[in-house]
Order: sequence, then structure tokens, then C-alpha cells
Amino acid sequence: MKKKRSDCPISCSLDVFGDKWSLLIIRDIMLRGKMSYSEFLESEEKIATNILVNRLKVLEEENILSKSVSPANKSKFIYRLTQKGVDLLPIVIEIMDWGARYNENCPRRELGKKIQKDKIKVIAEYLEKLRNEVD
Amino acid sequence: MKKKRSDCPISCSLDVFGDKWSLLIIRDIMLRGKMSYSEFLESEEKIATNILVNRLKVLEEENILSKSVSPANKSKFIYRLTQKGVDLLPIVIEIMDWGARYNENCPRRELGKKIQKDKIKVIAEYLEKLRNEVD
DNA sequence: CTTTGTACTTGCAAAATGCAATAACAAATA
DNA sequence: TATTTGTTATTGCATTTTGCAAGTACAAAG
Repeated sequence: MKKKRSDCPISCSLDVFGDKWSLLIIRDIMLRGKMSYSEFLESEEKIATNILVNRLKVLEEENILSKSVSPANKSKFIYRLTQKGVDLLPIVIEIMDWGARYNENCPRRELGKKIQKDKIKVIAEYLEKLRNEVD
Repeated sequence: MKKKRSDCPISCSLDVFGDKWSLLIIRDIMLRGKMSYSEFLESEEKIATNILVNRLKVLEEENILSKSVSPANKSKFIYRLTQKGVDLLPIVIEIMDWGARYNENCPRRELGKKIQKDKIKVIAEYLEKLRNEVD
């Protein structure tokens, strides 16, 4: 872990995932059920391979993701959220809510509206889904 | 505004404030009542002047901050949150909550515990405080 | 024993950041 | 008027991070 800029909890958090890519990987695992390197590469934002490797490494070091060998394919790794990673869900949901509110052309506007109507329920639903997958 | 990587609301949001500094400026205004360039410079994370100028400019362009001349000092500018900026409060609170939960030595642990006990109330309190200041 | 899929590495150019010095300009002071 | 102070912003340059293209390593499948 690189040195912290301060002990402020917001600053500490941004030291870990304050970049343009980390939370997109989290999103892929959390909301889209992705689990592997190649699935992350497919996402529409087109992350570069060196950045992806680096972010997966940092997120694993920070104990936000766990990495294990796929039972189905021994040359494949599976990335899962730890509890610390699952706890990022409210942040991701709030960011999605804000983004949906202030962006036209958002393909997930329905989910955005659902969130605005009952955020706590949406979070609870995803948490339930994730509960069985946590490492 | 730079080009968006995708129409995903999370990606769009990160295009705007997905860096290590923007949300710290928002924090200073939102939670610490700071309003001016020199106050932002004083924060413990020690943002560089060129980064600060650039982030204030971007946040103003994105209509998250408004910039006006100080009535008390005509050579001073005052930065305030717009409604779009105030709407970032839940994100900031969730990030603070997560950061406080997973970091020792956090000087605002009391606030962290208060958030965990009654997040909605904390958000409502800050919203009330900010309501009168919005531009 | 060649092909495919998966994860990762390398090299290089471009962009962002960190740091130090300095400028522009209004207000306050001498 | 001249000088100093406070505030905001700019510039130059070194360092770091990112984007992009190509290539490597290695296990599984055919």
C-alpha cells in the first residue's frame, strides 16, 4: 500500500479506489456477475490490459478482491468480492444514482429510477444476491 | 467536457470526479464549510496549485460548483455547491463510512460510528445545513 | 504437436501529476 | 504615491500514470 495522504477516511478511500478504473471493475463483479480477466476486458469502456492487471493486483492487495483458480479451467483465475468489497455496494449504488440523474442517454435509466424510488430496497436486493458469493 | 467512455452512469460519474482530488474539494466545501482557493490549499492532503485550479475549473464547468466574487473582498472568489454538487452528499457520506470502517487512526471515527448508527439522519442533517448555502 | 484461451509483460508515446517559482491584481498600509 | 500583503492563477520541468500495440508464458483441447 502506498502512503496515505492523510487519515481522513474519504482521503484514505480515494487513495485506494480514487481513479477512473477501479470502481468499474467492482461494478462488473458486483452488478454484472463478471469474474474473470477476459470478462473485464470486454466491458464497453475498454480498459487496457496493463491497467487491468495493475488494478486487480492492487484490489487484491487491499483485500477488496480475492483471487482463486477456476475449478472448471485451471489456467483461469476467478476474482470475487471479499466482505470489504461487498461493503462498497452503497457507494457504487449512490454513484449510479447520481450518474443516472445527471446524464441523458443512460441505458440503465430504469434501474436509476428504481434506485431513486427505493434505494434501500435495491441495496438489500443486491446484498442478498452477493451474500452467497462472498469469499 | 471530455468524451465519455460509455453511457454507464457509474462510468459517466467517474469521468467527472473519478480522481484523487475532486471529492476532497467537495468534502472541504460540504463538510468543512470551506469556500475559497486558499482554504482548499490549507487542507492536510496538500493539493498542488495547478491541480486545484484545474479541478475547480472542471467542477465549475460540470456545474457542480459555482464561482462568485466575495462581497467582503473583491479579489477573492467564493466557491459554492450547486444542487448537482449537493446531490453528491450521499456518495461522500458512503465513502466516509467505508473509509472509517476499514481504517485505523481515523480522527473522525466518532462521525463514522454516528453514520453507521443512523446514516439517513446524518445525511438529512448535512442536507439541511447545506440547503441554505446552495447557489 | 499445433491451435486456442487466459493471464500477464514490455516498450513507447501521451497525458496527468508533483513541485517550485513567479505573475497579476486588488486591498491595506506607510 | 509607493510598498506590502493576500488571493488567485500560470509556467516550466521532472516524475508518474495511462493508452495502445505487440509479444510472452503456459495449460487445455483437438
